[in-house]
Amino acid sequence: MKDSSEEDFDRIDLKILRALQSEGRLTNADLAERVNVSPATCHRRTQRLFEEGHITGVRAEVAPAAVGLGALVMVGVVLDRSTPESFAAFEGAVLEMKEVLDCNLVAGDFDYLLKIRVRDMADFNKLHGQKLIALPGVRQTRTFFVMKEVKENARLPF
Amino acid sequence: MKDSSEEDFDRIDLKILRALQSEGRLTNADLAERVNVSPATCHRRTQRLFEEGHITGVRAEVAPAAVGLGALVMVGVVLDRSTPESFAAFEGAVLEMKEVLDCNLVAGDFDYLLKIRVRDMADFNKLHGQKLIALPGVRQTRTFFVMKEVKENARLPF
DNA sequence: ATCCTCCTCGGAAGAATCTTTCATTTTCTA
DNA sequence: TAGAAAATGAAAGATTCTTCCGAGGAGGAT
Repeated sequence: MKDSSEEDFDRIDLKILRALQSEGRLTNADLAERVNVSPATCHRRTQRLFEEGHITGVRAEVAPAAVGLGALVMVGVVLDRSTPESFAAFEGAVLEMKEVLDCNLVAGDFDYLLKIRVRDMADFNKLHGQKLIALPGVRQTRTFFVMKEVKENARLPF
Repeated sequence: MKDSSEEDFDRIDLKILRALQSEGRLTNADLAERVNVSPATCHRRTQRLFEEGHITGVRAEVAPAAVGLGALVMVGVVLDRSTPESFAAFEGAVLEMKEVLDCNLVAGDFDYLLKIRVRDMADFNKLHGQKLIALPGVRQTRTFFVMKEVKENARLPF
């Protein structure tokens, strides 16, 4: 099996991953010092983690309220039919909706669970009436307004 | 009102926010070029966005499967009582659970919606039996295994 | 054990970038 | 409109990036 990444990470790789997960803008020099390795080695290791896809990207987290996206809403969706075509059509349409931050196909009372960010409740109401229930194959939706964000996008526990 | 940030962003700030949201490790020089501004100005603007809390952090996204966290599960939680003390106790305990990536207090059929990452179903089963239902005040949980991650942590639409 | 190959390491150094200073220009206020 | 406050770009020393190189070490075959 030459999956190119069937191997595990050693202690150095793990330290780099953990450090960059917390502080993605760390300088290579600082990172090297933290990981106790020369800057050259650190640079090579980090570059490889990116190239092999173990780090899929580095992103700045923008305060939602600062850009007029203060409202968070979770929505459960049930589709009309459970055919592959139906799922594909829904997923394709959801991918185009920039307000939808997460979309997961789940097992349980819903087919999909969505995480949506909008300006406020009025904005969500408009989105719901004009776009959500108009998505392909949607039979029913269940809305959960978020009243308090206790924990948001925590770091991966490894 | 001296909220220190009651003002909106101008076009330059927005460009910086958008660029860093997509590529958090952009060099200041590259960022400046993209935003059509001198490196000095770009540096100052970016620094200010961090200092004023509009960028809350920069984080590398680690592929979950690469670190043994291939399973994603959403869990709805209903508490025994709806008292402030009950909520506080639950939230405090959830904050200590590193497997819980998201935790939101919601309006609807549940009190809380959790997003949890573990190695596999067996791992989740153990977590559920040993820790989830043992959290303070939990009356009932409803589990949604994620079968397909259609969209995960998309960028904020602004 | 010995040799050989492959891989990873750290030092070094030119190129690139960061970060601050300063004079100038622009914006805002009275 | 005049003056104050804030933001801008050029410049430059300090820092960092990124690559090249030879040295060390693990593992395999003889």
